[in-house]
Amino acid sequence: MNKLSRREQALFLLLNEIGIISQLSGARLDRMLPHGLTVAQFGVLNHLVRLEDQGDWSPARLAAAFQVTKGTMTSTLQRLETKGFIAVHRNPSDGRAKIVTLTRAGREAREAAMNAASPGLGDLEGVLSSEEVEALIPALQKLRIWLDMHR
Amino acid sequence: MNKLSRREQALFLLLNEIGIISQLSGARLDRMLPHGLTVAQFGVLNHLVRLEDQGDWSPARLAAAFQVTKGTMTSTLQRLETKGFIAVHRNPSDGRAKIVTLTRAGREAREAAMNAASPGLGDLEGVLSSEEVEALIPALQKLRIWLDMHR
DNA sequence: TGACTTTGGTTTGATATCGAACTAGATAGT
DNA sequence: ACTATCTAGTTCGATATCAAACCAAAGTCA
Repeated sequence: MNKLSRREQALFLLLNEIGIISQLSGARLDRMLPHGLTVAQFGVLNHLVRLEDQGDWSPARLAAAFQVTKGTMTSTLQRLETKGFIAVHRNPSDGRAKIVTLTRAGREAREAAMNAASPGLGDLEGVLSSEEVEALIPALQKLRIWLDMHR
Repeated sequence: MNKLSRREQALFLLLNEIGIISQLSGARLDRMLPHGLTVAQFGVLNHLVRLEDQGDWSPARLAAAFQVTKGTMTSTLQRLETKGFIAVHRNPSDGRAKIVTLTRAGREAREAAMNAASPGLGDLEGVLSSEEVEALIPALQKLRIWLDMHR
């Protein structure tokens, strides 16, 4: 019993490694980030800076981009708003929706966070070559997209 | 400003994909597992079944194996004990330590969970070949081991 | 033997996350 | 125009997770 095929075993192992890496790298980043920012909060700040010009960002659109539930995004946005890093306004053309914008303090916090986070993975060099890193990405993207579509 | 090297960008992207995959696959598995088991709880049950013969498993040893803090493992073990899936005894030869063992119900729950979880990734076939899956693992292991050693 | 350090475990407070239930505004179909 | 459905957002209860503070037992060393 428990006859897992070789493929299933490999898949389990893969997801297990991924889970541990996610956990370790998240905790690591959390420790490095300033202003008590968490990975989730930093992610949103960073996203807004990079994709500001791609139209309005509503909580729902952000939730879809990060692939978390709306409830999770509500919580993260509330914390960012409390910290003064984002502002949330009503959308005049849709009574249900809101629009999330960065504040000046939010931009500065993101900037500081980038600088704090960058050195963290520096000496990974020698363990994992840039080629290896880039080779991993396409397959993981396929996996991520599949998981996203089948949920 | 924010001059991230190509390598750093790739690393960020990689960890981002990994985070999302971990989240999606965890939520997916949570939904499939019986007895209200979570991924963390199932992981412990599964670990104990597979590695029962590798000596006694204490909370601390389990925490190290899963690379979570002792506090996290305390919490997971308490939930498993409440469900009657494990038993926790004192270690007669070390007054600080405890010994975790599976109960009959725990074995059965793990068995049921394996059966419930197996079909979940079936139709991923065609998107990600077995070769691709196996090719990913060594690099991720290197990354995981590095993260583990540098925390 | 006695003091210091290490190790095993628990507790606490904060955050993230999920799914489910809920409200309110927008759309579609008849 | 009306109803049914869909979408945006919030709230709730549960779990996982971390770091930090803490206690107790074991080990070290002088």
